[in-house]
Amino acid sequence: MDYQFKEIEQKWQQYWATNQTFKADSNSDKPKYYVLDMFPYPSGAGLHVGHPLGYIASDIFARYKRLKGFNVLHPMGYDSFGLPAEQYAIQTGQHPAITTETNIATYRRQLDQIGFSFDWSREVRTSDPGYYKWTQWIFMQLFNSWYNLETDRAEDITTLVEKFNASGSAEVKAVCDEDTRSFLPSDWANFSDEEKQEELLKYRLTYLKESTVNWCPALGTVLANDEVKDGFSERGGFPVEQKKMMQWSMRISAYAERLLQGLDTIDWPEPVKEMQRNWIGKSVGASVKFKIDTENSPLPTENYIEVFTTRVDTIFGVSFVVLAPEHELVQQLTTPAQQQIVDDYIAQTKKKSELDRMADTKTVSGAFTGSYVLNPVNGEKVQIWIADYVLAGYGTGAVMGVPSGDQRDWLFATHFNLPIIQILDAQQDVETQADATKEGKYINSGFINGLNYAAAVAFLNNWLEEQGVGKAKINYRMRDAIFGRQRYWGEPIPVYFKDGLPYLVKEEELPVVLPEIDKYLPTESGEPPLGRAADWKYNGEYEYELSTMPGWAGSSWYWYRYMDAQNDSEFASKEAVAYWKDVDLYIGGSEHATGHLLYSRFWNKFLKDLGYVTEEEPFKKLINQGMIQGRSNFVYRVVDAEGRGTNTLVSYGLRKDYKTIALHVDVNIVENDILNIEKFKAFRPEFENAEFILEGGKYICGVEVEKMSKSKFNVVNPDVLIEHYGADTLRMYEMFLGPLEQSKPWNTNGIEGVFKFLRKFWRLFHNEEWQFHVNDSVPTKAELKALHKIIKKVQDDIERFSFNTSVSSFMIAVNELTDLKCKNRQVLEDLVVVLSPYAPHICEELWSLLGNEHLSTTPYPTFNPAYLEENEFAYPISINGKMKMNLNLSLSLDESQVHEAVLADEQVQKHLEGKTPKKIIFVKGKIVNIVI
RNA sequence: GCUCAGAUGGUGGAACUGGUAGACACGCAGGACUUAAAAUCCUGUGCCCUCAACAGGCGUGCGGGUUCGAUUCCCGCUCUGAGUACCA
Repeated sequence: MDYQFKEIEQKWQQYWATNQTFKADSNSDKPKYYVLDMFPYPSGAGLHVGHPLGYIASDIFARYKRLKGFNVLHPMGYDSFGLPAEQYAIQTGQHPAITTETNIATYRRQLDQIGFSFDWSREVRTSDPGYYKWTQWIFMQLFNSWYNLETDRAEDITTLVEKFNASGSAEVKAVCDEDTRSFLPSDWANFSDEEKQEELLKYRLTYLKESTVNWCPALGTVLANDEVKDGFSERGGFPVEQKKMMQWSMRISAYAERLLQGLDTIDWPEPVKEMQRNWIGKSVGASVKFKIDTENSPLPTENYIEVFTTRVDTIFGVSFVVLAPEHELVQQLTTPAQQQIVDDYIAQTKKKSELDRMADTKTVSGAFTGSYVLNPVNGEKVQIWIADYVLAGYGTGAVMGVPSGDQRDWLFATHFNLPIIQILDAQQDVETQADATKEGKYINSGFINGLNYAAAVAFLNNWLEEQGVGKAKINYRMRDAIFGRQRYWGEPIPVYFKDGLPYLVKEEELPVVLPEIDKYLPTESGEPPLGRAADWKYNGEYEYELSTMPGWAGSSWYWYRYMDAQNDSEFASKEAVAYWKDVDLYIGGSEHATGHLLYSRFWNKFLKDLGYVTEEEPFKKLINQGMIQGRSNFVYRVVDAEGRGTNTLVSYGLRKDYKTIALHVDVNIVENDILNIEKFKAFRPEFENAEFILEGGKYICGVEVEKMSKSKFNVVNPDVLIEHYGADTLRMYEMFLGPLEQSKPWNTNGIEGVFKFLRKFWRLFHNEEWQFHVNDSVPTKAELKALHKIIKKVQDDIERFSFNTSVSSFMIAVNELTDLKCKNRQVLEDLVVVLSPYAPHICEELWSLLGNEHLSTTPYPTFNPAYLEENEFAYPISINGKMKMNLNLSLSLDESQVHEAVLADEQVQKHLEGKTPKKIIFVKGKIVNIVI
């Protein structure tokens, strides 16, 4: 029988499902291997051909690892809380749970027909109460923890209370809010319960605090920094503004250094690591206190402005100090004479949106407050300004201005006519631009004159600390992550409020199940949707928290749930976690570099600190599959003199002769850029009677690479391709398209080649009459060579994630064996095993025709290099790297024999013209070049 | 601006540690089979000169360098893509 992919694929998919072939056992003598895909958000549009790319790669790897004798965990699930289902609910009133359920069914059907080897018994859904119970549980652990800098790990909050009891706040070194109180043990004992809770909240790893947040009015919610791109929301693209709000936050900043250090221990793509490093944004410097000059200041008492600088060595070059317009001391510092100017400036900056402010980095602006500070190193009196180039959110919201060493300070100084002081002898032309060099010796710099950079920094840090006016400091750009969302379709935060303070519900009361509401919109008083829920009170008495968790909550620990997905009493059993440990291979898109992948590392480190998991890093190796872009096709409609579209369409090559407009045409009715005119008429009935100007009898369409989207008619659905060619062809073709990590446009044009290959492969096992036919002869040398070449090649390719090259190698191998008329059972059996990770259905079928059980744990054939030994005699060499010729030599000769034989060779002698070679270059035992 | 990645035929791409550049596939051209088409199979296909073959010249974004030998290593530049952006 000819290759009947439909029957074969159906048969084996059913077989795998009924026999639970890919169910992973958490108890095995085999070494474990955990292959994970980033689980999808089940959107209404279903899968397009770009989505399965990474899943196919990971499936090939998982199947390969099984053949190699590993106990493989390869699960799949859904990140099923999220905005689109909620937006849909707002429009239609359909409960997001129903939308989600429907979408998941579509996803599952589409995934199943591609033939993945997922262990579906471990499926997770983040919106399932049985799952988010544990997301809430982790939230509770975070609430009950603080970060102890002495032990450099998170600890239970009770150890903090012990410290407060024993020695008050003085001995505590923690990552906490800035406004913590100083108190003695006796004070602590006298605090009321409310006061204690209020104080502890400043230390907890998840905390409630008034902070400036990214507020998106259109979505009616706050967003985390990584959910905002260029001043617009990542989802939906709505404008985002800054707003002060009481918000839940996660103290990820406590882990900044560990998140940074950990990057060196994991095998991730360098760009992702680099993005995380930038996001964490470590800068080493010093914080310095500048005393405010009380002589002229409206401030009555002694006060300081604290600045952060990475160039403390330039402190003698300070000629002004700048505060962010939002800085808390601005109003108090402003003298009556400057009040108007300062108010105007603040009003002006407030008007500027975040976007304007980012775009407009050229214009220098600012206002003098009228007050002065004294430079701690030399007592110099310098002006205090405000300017919007200083950001309230970074460092202390204040900087020292050193025009000779910093270009922004230089521009500011020049614009406002402030002094420029050269501080290093190596600085050039500081009157025309700043010179940020660290070379040379200090001048005009008081007690550091004559020192070099390193010495000056060390000396100053020490001096500042002794004087109590500063110290060395490390700053991180990464802010704590905002955790609350004013949305419905997310995990409820397991917290209620008593006397305005948050308390956790009891652990045994989890999950706090999302309540039903009548509409998925904020309440009339502007509260989040949960405010609509009837009796949404803890014990019918205390108000529950109304915001829900962000999208990244459920995805920050899901790989652990797969280890023990059905467990009701723990997020995963200790044994399961101890066995599976971490993810060995994680495949997904790079768009999660600063979101999911950072938050996951944070939660993982936290769970490790508490002893719930064993590894410091969750994902040992990460691969980013490239994005598949759309490849749009166009037809060209001729327009008349008035610019109106006519009823004539002109082929791509001839469109220059006319005035035309390009129209998107559904890529599914175009083959190799040739338009199917009949289908086109059905697609666009208004062109039913159109005239087509053809070239070479065909209508050729134009091409452009764009994002894959419905509106551009360039979405290619895997269902259609599977219907046409089968899943095995789709799987191999997606791999064949190019390197996994590279982004590329989808192009169905080449798929025929892969389909032809699978038919050829099928034919290898059949005779002319399409009857299954193999024999038990002894394999020939040539057959074994072809086989072992592919065994080695595929093994090497998979290990270095070069799946596209193995597809080519399969084609070569099958062509070779076809030419050799190979029907040998041993050879063909091994070939089936080698191909099976790529094309599992056809391989299972042939495997069973060969009389075997089933494939998944068959050992991968052992490569024997003996079969690859070269036996050709002629191979090319060059003389002086230039002229090339073929040399007839036996490769079994050793080097010295080859040497002689070469010189004796007639052709070589002709080229040597009597000269003796200076050098003969050998590569892998072969001569490649003779240098005369 | 900064950081990172990349540039190879008509197209997607291969060449793994410097060793016959263009594997494999698509497309195209020609041929076989067929009444015909589809399917299938065979042949050719980097560019230039040449009727063609032999032979030759040029070729991995551009300009240099190292080397017997460079798509691969080094220096400088151009372009493309991604990320990031007043971070003190």
